[in-house]
This record gives sequence, C-alpha cells and structure tokens, in this order.
Amino acid sequence: MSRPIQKQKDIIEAALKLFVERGIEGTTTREIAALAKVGEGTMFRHYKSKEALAWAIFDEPLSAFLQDMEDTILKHATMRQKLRAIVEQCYVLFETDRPRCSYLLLAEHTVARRMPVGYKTPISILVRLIEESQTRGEVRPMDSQLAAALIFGAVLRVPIFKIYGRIQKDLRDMVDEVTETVWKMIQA
Amino acid sequence: MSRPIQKQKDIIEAALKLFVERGIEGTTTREIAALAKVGEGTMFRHYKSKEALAWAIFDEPLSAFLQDMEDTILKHATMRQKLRAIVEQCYVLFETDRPRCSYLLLAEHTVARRMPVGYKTPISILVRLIEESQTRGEVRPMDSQLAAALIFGAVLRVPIFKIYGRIQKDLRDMVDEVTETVWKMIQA
Amino acid sequence: MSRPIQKQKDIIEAALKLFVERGIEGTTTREIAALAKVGEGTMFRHYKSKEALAWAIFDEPLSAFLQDMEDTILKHATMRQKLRAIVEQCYVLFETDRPRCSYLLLAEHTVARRMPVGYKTPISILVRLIEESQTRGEVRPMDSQLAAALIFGAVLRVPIFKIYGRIQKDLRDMVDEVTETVWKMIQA
Amino acid sequence: MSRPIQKQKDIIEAALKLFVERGIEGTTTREIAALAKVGEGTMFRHYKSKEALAWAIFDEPLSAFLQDMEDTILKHATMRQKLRAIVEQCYVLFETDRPRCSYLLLAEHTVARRMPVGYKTPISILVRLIEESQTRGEVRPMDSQLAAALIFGAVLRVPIFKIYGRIQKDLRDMVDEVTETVWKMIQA
DNA sequence: TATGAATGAGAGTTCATTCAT
DNA sequence: GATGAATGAACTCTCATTCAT
Repeated sequence: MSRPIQKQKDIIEAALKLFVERGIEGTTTREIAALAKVGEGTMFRHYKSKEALAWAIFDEPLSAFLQDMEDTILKHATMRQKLRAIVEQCYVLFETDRPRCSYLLLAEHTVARRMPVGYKTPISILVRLIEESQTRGEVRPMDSQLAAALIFGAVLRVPIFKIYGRIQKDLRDMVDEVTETVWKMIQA
Repeated sequence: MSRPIQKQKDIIEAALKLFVERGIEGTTTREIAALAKVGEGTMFRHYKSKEALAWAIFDEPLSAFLQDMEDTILKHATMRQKLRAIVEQCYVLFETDRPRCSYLLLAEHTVARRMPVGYKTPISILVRLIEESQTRGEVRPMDSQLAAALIFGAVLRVPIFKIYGRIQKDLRDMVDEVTETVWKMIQA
Repeated sequence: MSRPIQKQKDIIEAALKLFVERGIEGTTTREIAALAKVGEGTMFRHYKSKEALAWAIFDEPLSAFLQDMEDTILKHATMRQKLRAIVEQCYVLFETDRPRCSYLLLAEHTVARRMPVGYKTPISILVRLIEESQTRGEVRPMDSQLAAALIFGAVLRVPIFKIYGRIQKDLRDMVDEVTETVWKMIQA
Repeated sequence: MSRPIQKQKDIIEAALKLFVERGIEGTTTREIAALAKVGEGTMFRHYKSKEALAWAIFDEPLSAFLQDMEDTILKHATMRQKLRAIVEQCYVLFETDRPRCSYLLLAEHTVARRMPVGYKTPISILVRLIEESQTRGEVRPMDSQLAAALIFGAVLRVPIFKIYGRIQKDLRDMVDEVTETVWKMIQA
C-alpha cells in the first residue's frame, strides 16, 4: 500500500524555500525535487504543474489565515481590539512560519496574476471592518479603501523590513506598538 | 536609422507595459520587440540581456526619483513639510507616468534580487530623515526603521490599491489627506 | 484474486479498445489500467511491457486466424471455394470480434515493425495458394505476389471502409459478392 | 537578411525518412534535427509541433496528388482510361518520390486520426468517378463504396508490397497489368 | 545600425516501469 | 498475486541570445 505521504510535505517546504530565495520562475522543478529529495516526477503526482504548486502553497495558508482572521474578529468587541488581534495574528504567524509568510508577502504581486476573480483577500475583510466601525463612530469618517490601504500597507511592511534585515526584533514584541501607531491613523 | 534614440524609447515603453501586465519572466523578448516594432535582435544592441533591460528600467526612474527626493527635502524646513513634499512627489509621478510607477511598485521584490549591495533606496533617505527629525523633537521617539516601515508601507499601498482598481480617485488630490494621516503615526 | 484470468482478459479488452481509438503510442498504461479496473502495475505481471502487450494482442488473434485459415483451406477443393471460405472467415471474424479485427487492420504497419523475421502472415499462405492454383490452371498465369497483393488489398479494404463508416452493411452479407468480384481478377 | 530557406526542405526529408523507418511516435524531434543537420529549435520555426510537421508532410503531397488526379481525370474520356491514368499517376509518383509515398501509405491510419472532418481524400473522387461511370453504363451496377474499396485496396496494396520487399519490379511497368486486372472487377 | 533565421541549453512535463507493502 | 506511490530517463518545446547579412 506504500507508506504515508511525507513526500508532499517535503515538496512544499522545498518549493517554499526556493520560491522565496529565487522567485517562482527562478526556481526549476528539478531543484525543488532535489531539495525535497524526491524524484523529478513526484511533484506532478501532487500538483498538476509548477504553477499549480505555486498557487496551492499561496492559497492554502492565505485561506487558513483568512478563516482565523474571521474567527479572531468575532472574539473582540471594539475595532481597536480587533485591530490588535489581527496584527498579533499576522506577526505570530510570521514568527511561527516564516517561510510561508515570506512567500505570501513577496510573491503577492506575482501570484496575484493567477488569482481567480472574486477571490477573497484579507483586504476585503479589513475594508468591511472599517466601514462597520465607522458607523459605530469608532473610526473617523474617511474613505474606507484608503483607510484599509494605509493600515494594510503599514502593518505588512514591518515583516517585509524584517525579511530584508532592516528590523531584527521579534515581531511578537511589536504588536502593541504597531497597533497603537496605526490606530492613530484611523481613530475617531 | 532615423533616431536610434526613438527605437530605444519604444523598446523601454513596450517592456514596461508587458512587464507590468505579465511579469518580467512572463514576457518574452520577442513580444517586446513586436510591441516596440523593432527586430528581435535590436534590443540586444541597447541592453546586454533581458535582465539588464529589466534592471535598467527599474533603476533609471528610481535613481531619478531619489535625486528629486533629495532636492525636494532640502526645499522644506519641517519634517511635516518634507513628508508632504515626498508624498506629493510620489503621487504626482504615479499619475504622470503610471507604467513606470506600476513597474517600480509591482516588480519591487522581483528586481530586488538583482539589486547590488549598498544600493540606495528611498527607504534609507526616509530613515535618515526620521532620525534627524527625532533629534529635533519633531518626530516622537521610536525605532526609526519601524517608523520608516509604517510610513513607507502606508504611503505606497495607496497607488498599489489604485493599480488593482480599489481606488479610483486621482492620487494628487489625496496628498494632503494621506500626509496628515500618516503624520499622526510619528508626530511627537 | 478471484479469477486472475478475468483480469488479464479485462486488460486485453481495454488495451484493444484504446489502441484502436488512440493508437498504441497514444494510449498510456495508466489509461489501460483504469479502463480495465486494475492497478497500474498489474498489467506488468501479465506482460513484460506495453510493447509486449501490443504485440501479444496482435499476434494471438492473427495466429489463431492463420490456423483457422489453414484448416479452412483443406476443407475445400477448388481455389474459388477456398477463396470464398477465406473471405467468409475474415468477414465473420470482423463482425464477431470487431475490436480485435480493427486493431489488426489499423495497427498493421505499426506493429509490423516489431514483427520477428520469418513471421508467417496470411499473405504467404495466399501466395502459396495462388501458385498451386496456377499449376492446376485455375488461376491465370501472373505474378503470384502481384495477384496476392491485389486480392489481399481488395478484400481487406472492405472492413477498413466499414471501420471508417463508408460501408454500413453487415460484411457477412457481402461475402459472395466480394468473392465473385475479386475472383474475376485472377481466374483463368 | 539571411540565406534562402534550404533548412525547411532538409527537415522535411529527414522527418519523412525517419517517420517511415520508425513511425512518427518512434521518432524524436532531436533525431530529425540531427539528420537534417539543423538546430533542435529550428523545426519549430517552421512547424508549430511535431504533430503539425507530421500532418503537413502528409497533407502537402496528398493535396498535390489530389489536384493532379482531378486534372488527369478530365484529360480522359472513358472510365477505363481514367482508371489507367490514375494508376499510372500513383505508380509514377511512388517510383519518383518513394519516401513521400511510403509515408502516405504507411502512416495512413495513424495520421487519419488528425484529419479534419470533411477532408477530401482520393477515395471520394474515386467513388464519384465510379458512380458517374455507372450511369453511363461503363461500370456494372454495384455499391459504389464497395467498388471503390476494392479498387483502392487492390491498387495501393501493390506499392505496399514493394515497400515490404515482396515485389521488386518497377511499378511503372505494371500499370497496364494492374489496370486491366482491377478493371475486370467493375466493368459492365 | 538593424535584422531575424538559426541556435541549443535547459525548461516543464510525461509515463513505462519498479517494488515495498 | 495485486497495488499504486514513486521514480527518472527521455520527451517536446521555449526563448534569450548570436551573427551573417
């Protein structure tokens, strides 16, 4: 019956590492196979193509993150608390699973091209959250898309700085400071 | 014949358009040549390789922007004014030369891989600016890299939202609002 | 378990169907296994390779046909009767086991490449038959190979036309007409 | 401007030779390139794929033959003369351009799979010819498709026998004999 | 200087075959 | 005996780059 499928995990981790280091197009399927210590044809049993692999390892953690994000939001009452929880979730994930997060952050515009229309991203949730808080007077009146852009951009630039070595601190220790700082941008 | 300079310009504009639409690796030199209406071998007289072209059209506007940025900074006294001027410069450039700016914004992490070490980016200027302002008490005490990340991320996410169609307004009309908003994050 | 013979039969029928539809090289062992509802590795317990399978299912019915043909010939006295019997045998087999016959007819030149030298085909029997009949004065003097080519080509083109849909009638009802017609070519 | 395209001819001749010897699927594009003494990518400048090449070198001579056949038919009055002319045309072509004809004859069922629906073959012309001759009383009443099958099969099996070494004579010297013989099958 | 036919290294992918279970 | 996950040789095809014209 053959042994359990450890191979798929190896392939994913290898791909993740190489995609972050060299980009998707800069990585060959042969390199992935070699690093994962599997045969060259093995990844094609799990993913139809290199593209499909690149998309799958983008989509899986993002979808999981989105689900967690929705759950997290429900657990907090005020926008400020929600915002803090989201930032925390981002930074904890980053420190916990850096390869995956680096890939999500750096491949964003590359993989976006393959995104199916109507694909749900954290941005849509953030926009909705802002709009709801505005009706409750928690967030000052302003274009919700603009607010989302500013928050989203600010919060996610911090791990990118860490990837590039500009920031060394553990991001989990920066949750409060970042939250307080970005909160100033939108508080009523 | 007839203005070799024009051919080079055509190549650059064609490459810019295609690189933004399909990514650098997703664009073939043949497609660039076809769009630029030049022979397939012509771009190799102007650029050593496709990579060199991709880098050149990234580096040129970025270096120019950096020079302008340094000049702009000198023209203003306070950090708040400097910040406003920088944001304005960004957004004016975006609305004036969208292909080039889209490329700079979307290819950032892709082309970054080819960046020579010690390459000067707007980030280093921003960090320096923040640190100077902190000694003058204009900006509140905080990690300058963190401050730069937050400002940089926030300001540049706005045009990215516009590229993806989330924002439609002319960014030049948003300079003041964005400046005021991000300023709140760092003001003393 | 449970009738290993049945599995082999399933494999053969599946291969036959697919080889006729898509050609030998156009059919994968996985497709054969899927259609035969057996594991991917199972056919390799019965046949050394895909080639061996392709040859076996070509050789088996052909050898059987040849044996029948020799028997049939002995049962008839005159060449005309023998010819009729052969045509009948062909057309009955075609209508009885169309997959196998289609494969024999269509894969002829493809599988011929794998034919061992000195392999006995219906052609050699036909040539011998013609030569014998010529000595008896039943068949007019002419090159026996040429006569065989004309008879063989004419008789077998009919089922090929049926495969391609040009002829719809049951070939068993055409035995007499075809025999009479081709007989005219060689009768003394 | 580069020299004239001798390369395409070389590719065609190489492909023809190898396709006949080893079959289309049994021939690699590398082998074709090597035999044609061109780079491996060169054939793809002329043909979109190996399949397209296989089809093109099947279609080109067949279409040319068809055109010649139509012209030939018009030059003769009686069916018998037309038939003789067609046989002659076939056998002259075979002796003149054996690689091409061998390919047409042996790859028939293989390439047929790629044939566009409604593709005109010599068979349709033959059928039409027979039907016309039947109304004029030249050909005896019989199913025209059957008549075509018998004639077509008989006439073309002769060069196939020659390919397999069963016949050695120059086919051009057999035109009259073959014509007379197959004519017996259908004459009124 | 500009061209585009030609190149060939190297990419993604397939699939007959193996073998541990 | 049967299975199907794994393999990797070998395939078709792409495309950045060269260079004779």
